[in-house]
Amino acid sequence: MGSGELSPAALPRSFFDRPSHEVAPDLLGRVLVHGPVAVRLTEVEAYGGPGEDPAAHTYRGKTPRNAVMFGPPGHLYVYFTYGMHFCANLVCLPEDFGSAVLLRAGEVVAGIEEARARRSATGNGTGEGTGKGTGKGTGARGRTIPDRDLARGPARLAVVLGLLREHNGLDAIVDSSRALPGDAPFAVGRRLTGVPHGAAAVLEGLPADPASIRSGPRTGISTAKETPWRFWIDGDPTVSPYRPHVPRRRNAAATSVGEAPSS
DNA sequence: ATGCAGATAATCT
DNA sequence: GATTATCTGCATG
Repeated sequence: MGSGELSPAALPRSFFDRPSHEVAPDLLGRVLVHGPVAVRLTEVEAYGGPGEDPAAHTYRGKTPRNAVMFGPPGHLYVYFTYGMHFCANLVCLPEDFGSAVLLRAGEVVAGIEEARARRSATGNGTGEGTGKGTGKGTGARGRTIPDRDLARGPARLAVVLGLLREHNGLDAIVDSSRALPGDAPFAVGRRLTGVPHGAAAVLEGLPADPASIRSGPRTGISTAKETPWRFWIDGDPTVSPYRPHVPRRRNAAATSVGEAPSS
């Protein structure tokens, strides 16, 4: 479709040295490259700093897990959650202020075969939910994953880009002029962009038309539900479906304090 | 199309 | 011990 050309220029660190809720909408349409796969961001969520955003991992201060968010801007904050998923963020504001933008969904614009292979593979990150009636773990799932679903959701996006625990803290700011001839170039749109092997970079891409940007409450959180810091490109098929947070009690009888049996 | 339940482990109380 | 910035398959309309 879009035969338009994606700009291969890398975004400077200063782009991220702003409040996350300002960076977030500007990130729509940009392209995150890591290895052979590139994703054009279509949905993101901003998370604020200590004391100001109850839904943020940094709300209660610095811990080993969220330490990267207190580092310099432009780095990846990758965390593990629900015992099986990784989610990726881009750190905002200067050192010592913990905030970031969660990358919720995007369109795979390069390395689609590798992306599909990663999503189809079992045994890593996102695979089979309930091992119930699913076929053997031989790898392929029954049906082919539609293109638009490859990176539709934060955990899926992380799988597609190959972002794991070891990439937490990886600098996503790359000096394009530094790319060496030996560094594998990536085809993004119709142009080539050099990103050193093993590095990640955020490219200019085609910034979303401001008129097409929508915003609303963030997904899957139990606090600060009103803060409209989820941003997406209206009408884009790769935007994930909104899912409100649902508290789950593992066992009604297990809690020490019994719930009132009212309806 | 929408909704529910289960999976699974790091992190924090 | 509870919660979690989620995803998937199966059930139902």
